[in-house]
Amino acid sequence: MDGTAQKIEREDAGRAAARRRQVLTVASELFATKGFEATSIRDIATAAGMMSGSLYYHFASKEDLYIAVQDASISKIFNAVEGAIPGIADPWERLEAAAIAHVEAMLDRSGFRVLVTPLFPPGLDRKVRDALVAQRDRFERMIDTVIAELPLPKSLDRRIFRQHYLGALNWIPVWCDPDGPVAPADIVRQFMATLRR
Amino acid sequence: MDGTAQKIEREDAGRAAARRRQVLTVASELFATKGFEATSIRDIATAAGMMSGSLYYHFASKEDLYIAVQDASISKIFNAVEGAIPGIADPWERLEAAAIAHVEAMLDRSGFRVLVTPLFPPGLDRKVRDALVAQRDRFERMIDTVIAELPLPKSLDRRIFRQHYLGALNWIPVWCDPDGPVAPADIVRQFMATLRR
DNA sequence: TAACCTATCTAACGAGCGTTAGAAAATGCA
DNA sequence: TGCATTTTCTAACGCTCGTTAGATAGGTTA
Repeated sequence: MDGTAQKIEREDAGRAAARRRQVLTVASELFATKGFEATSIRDIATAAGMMSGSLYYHFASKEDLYIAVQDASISKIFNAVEGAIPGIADPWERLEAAAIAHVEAMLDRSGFRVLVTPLFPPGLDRKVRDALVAQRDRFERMIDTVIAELPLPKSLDRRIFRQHYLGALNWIPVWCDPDGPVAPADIVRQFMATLRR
Repeated sequence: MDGTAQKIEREDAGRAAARRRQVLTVASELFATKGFEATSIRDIATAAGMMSGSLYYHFASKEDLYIAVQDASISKIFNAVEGAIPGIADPWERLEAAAIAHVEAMLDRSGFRVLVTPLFPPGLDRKVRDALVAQRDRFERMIDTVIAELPLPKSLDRRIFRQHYLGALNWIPVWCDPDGPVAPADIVRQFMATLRR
């Protein structure tokens, strides 16, 4: 039994792992559009083509599933941004590349959908909540290393600048139709032009 | 009966009206911290010091109550901003005054608490949803009149600039502790300094 | 084929939800 | 005081929720 379990975990390509990813994906879509509480286990199971009881073979609880989605969301953005900045020398262009990757990851509707929800469900286990916060902090620290290189006025608080930057970006999914006339990347470029001068 | 009803409606100071405002206030607090679905009618009633059934004397349904809170939220911000800009000539200073009023209204925790939630519950009645959207549009049009006066580069799309501005502001309640060391007004002033040059 | 693990389904549980009808209490007016 | 109106409470309704135990089908290995 050990051999099989380890094999599946290592390759992450077993039937169970694929099903788990599928559930994660449809759950991300539902959580993103309807919110955590308004999405029922039965909703998710139906969208995944199974009965609600079967979900519990893959996830221990609804909260467990939500945490996995939240975790994957931050990871998706983190990886997109991390992959976008190497090889770029100019600090402002580094930040612009990071911002475009960030926004495109948020608006990407093929496959797993990122949860932007800033409000964690208010009954989350302390330890789990701390883990999510730590993951988000890790992302913000990466952004900070990019912002640190920017030639900004001394009087400007870079923590506030980071929140300004993140606020403008994270608000985009609220108003921007990813299939609309203006490409998300162009929106980001105007943001950067405004922040830059 | 007509006389009494009209009187109450006109003065808006009857016992019923006061109770209605009280329910609205505690509901705004709960909706803001826990979200719509996670807040039960019994939660709200308990916080208002009554039984859950009594709530239905003042509001026809939970959705009805939510709409009233959402409506009052936009009104509170609208009135705060509307009251902050007259008498200021310089366009940038007008926008800064609007932004400070906007943020202070969002962070104000005495009495009614503003709902910033961008996501309307996804089963809202069409007509009601349209009414809320229209009210929000009215606010955005007011902001647009201020933004229109700004001496911005021709290449800059003012609709995108408005969303940049609103995104940065609306994100503040996510990360800013209103009782923290940095005054919200100072945060806004740095935002404006960044947007300005 | 037989035994075993994997994955899913069935069917129900207790709890909490929004909501309601009608009784009861508080209030204002004659 | 007595009456009518306004406001609140009581007690339940039907429904959906997250979750679980046990039966069942499919796949793999011996």
